[in-house]
Amino acid sequence: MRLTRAGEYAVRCMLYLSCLGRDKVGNRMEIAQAMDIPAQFLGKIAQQLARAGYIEIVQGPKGGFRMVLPPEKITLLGVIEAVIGEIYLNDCLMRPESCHRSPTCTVYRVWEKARDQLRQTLEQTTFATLQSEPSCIDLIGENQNK
Amino acid sequence: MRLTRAGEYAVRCMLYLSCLGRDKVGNRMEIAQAMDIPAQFLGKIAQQLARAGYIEIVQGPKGGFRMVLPPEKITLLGVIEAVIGEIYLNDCLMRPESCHRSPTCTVYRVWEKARDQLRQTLEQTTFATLQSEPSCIDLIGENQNK
DNA sequence: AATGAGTTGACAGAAAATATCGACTGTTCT
DNA sequence: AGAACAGTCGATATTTTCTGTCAACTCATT
Repeated sequence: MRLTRAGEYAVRCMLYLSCLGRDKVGNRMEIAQAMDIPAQFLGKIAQQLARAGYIEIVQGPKGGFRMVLPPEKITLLGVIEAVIGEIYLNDCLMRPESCHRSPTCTVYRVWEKARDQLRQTLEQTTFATLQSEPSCIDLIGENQNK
Repeated sequence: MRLTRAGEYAVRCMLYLSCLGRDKVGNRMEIAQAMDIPAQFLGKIAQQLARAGYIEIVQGPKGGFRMVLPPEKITLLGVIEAVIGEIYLNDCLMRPESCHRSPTCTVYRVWEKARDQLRQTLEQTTFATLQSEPSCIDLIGENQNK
């Protein structure tokens, strides 16, 4: 079971922008290189992040992506779900009507709990927290020296 | 993101056996029907459960599957991981060496926490708990009347 | 030894995820 | 104004993973 790679890329991209600072524009190639994301694919992911209101896309020369919200308002959950859709753990939860048993089913409630907890954990982490850690600074530092 | 259907089937199968009682043998077709699992596929899943030591497979006439452990020793996590492999949330955690950043990476630690919590939730639930609920009894009851 | 019930490895089909392409749009600079 | 840059968007190709089935085989019972 995996949160897809796209979700991971989205988080990396946001982390990059977050470390870069709110009003700066990071261009696509630069981000792709620094964060190990296929450049074209990053474009797709950015679209979704933009639609969800997390970033703004700047076209033209000096174009790229810019974070529009303060990092403390952006949660890991939000970013991930913007890209891979709402997290369900299984079909039971995704389409309760598909199983004639739920919601009376015992297992159903456990799935539900597991799912809620997972989402909560991801929701509690904001990019303000992530960004404040030293490794984040390193990240940008390394890249600027190039 | 989903725990595969196979994982869900495995849980349903164990739930059935658990409700049936420890020493009784449930045959494959009967379980498949009652729990909405493709019969052949159930065979595959049973293999994995057997290898992991959760059930015993009885061949020959009156064959089928039997639970070998007391339900309070069987966790949801164990059953699921027996079938779909250890739960990782992403490549980061599955192969730390694939990312040159981890384990200094901030995000890495969040993934780790999310993963641990999810696994913990699933680990805390045993089949003794699941089985004790009324819906479980109903399940078998319904089927016996047929 | 015939029959019932399940196993096993191989494989087919379906679905999802990953990634790329090309034509298009919007900015900036000269 | 128009050339060049940077990104979009829809379509589509590729890969991977999951789901499910088949046929030949094994094992226990009668």
